[in-house]
Amino acid sequence: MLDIKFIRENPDLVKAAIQKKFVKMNLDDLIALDERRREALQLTESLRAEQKRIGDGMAGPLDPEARERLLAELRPLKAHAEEKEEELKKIMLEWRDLMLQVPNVPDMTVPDGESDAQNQEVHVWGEKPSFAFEPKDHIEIMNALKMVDFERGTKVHGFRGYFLTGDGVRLCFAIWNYAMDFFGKRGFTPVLPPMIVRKQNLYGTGHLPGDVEDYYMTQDGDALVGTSEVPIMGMHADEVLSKEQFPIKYLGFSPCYRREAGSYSKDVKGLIRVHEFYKFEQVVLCEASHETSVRAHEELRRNTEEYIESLGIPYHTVINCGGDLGLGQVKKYDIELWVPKENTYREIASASYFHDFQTRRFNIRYKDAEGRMQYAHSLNNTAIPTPRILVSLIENCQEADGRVRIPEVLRPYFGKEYIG
RNA sequence: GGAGAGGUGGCUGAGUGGUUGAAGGCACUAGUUUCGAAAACUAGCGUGCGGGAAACCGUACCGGGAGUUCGAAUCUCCCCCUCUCCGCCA
Repeated sequence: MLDIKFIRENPDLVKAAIQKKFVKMNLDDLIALDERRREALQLTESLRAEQKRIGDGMAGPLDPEARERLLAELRPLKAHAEEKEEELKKIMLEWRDLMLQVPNVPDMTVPDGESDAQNQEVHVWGEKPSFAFEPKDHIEIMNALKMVDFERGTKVHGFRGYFLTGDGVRLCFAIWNYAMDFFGKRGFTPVLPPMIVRKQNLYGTGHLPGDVEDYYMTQDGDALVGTSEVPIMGMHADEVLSKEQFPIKYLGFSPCYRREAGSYSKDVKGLIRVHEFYKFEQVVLCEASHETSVRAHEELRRNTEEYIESLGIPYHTVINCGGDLGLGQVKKYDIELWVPKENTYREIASASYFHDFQTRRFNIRYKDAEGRMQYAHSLNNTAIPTPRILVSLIENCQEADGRVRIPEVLRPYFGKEYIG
């Protein structure tokens, strides 16, 4: 949600944002409606003030004649006021609806483009492995090492179902435990949040309205959430935080549920796209300053990059173009890991910041140095998703004999040097 | 699943249908006092919208919506949420 004052004072900026993000909405409609809203508001207010002024004269004991005189004066006024209030109500409904559709303004550094194809590489790390043999994909390797069971996964869950088994599970636990230590050292408080949430939380993060079909819903109308960002942001809804607490840094860990509606032909095999996975997520609340947000954003990005670097997996980072940004996002980096068999990079993390777009919806505030209420700023970045991370890890670390070499930092957590 | 109690400002907590934007307390800010601080005392201290250069003025807001009334934090209805007790259950 943007501030209507900001929209009014910077219509060209917001229009450019709508265009850059390929959002379908006409800002002029909102601006015209807002003008009508303010006119109607002022009119109803002055009518009510007049009504109140006359009504005040009836407070004490009154003879019937004087009472009738005042009522006669009030009647037409009241009718007029009611009519105008009705009008205002209608305008307000439409106004709120439009306000929810206005996207946040992307940063200057965000490149133009309609889809992820136009994202731009900003950082490359690591040496892509060159194999002296024909490399296999993660499905073949993991099947052979009994780390995964897709057939039975499909039998039990259906399309995109999987079981992780044996060393597949042990490897996940090693990655998780290492992540706890790695991010714990960087000042994050671990959080296990509820993943069944009220829908209001999805409005808060900006996932709704818009992505309804991506969510599993319960029979009570609650949602199974696709990222712990949602409940963790909801944690502080309607709270007034003290600025001394900032920055608040949470490391969420949770299962993630995604219907992946409309992606039926994509990534139909393997662990890249599944309905159910686990994810460590970095979530940050900080003071309402652009500079602070930018600094924190770069920090969140580096945290994940450095985690990947410590595993020795080649990756690159892209800056997402306007069309690939979410409604509330100001700027976003995707961190993509090298997948040898596919000869391409695949996304494993997404770092974005929002300014006060989310906190305005969640009503997360603090008092600044001048004692004024401010909406905090919010950011998040994936720390590490499993099992998707296994795709790159397994394929990059495969050996000619079919074994998988465990990255050194994981060995204390995994207990072995090789799988197989 | 059954029964009950509640939702008021940054927090806590009063509130007979008519100067109630809302007592009191805490917190916060300024002043007095002090070498300084604490304490004490005095004063100030909500948010949105509109107008104004500003002081300030108008108006709305007591979970949300609808209603009764000249007038609603206060009465009625619906919804949402929280808590307590009973039941069931890992």
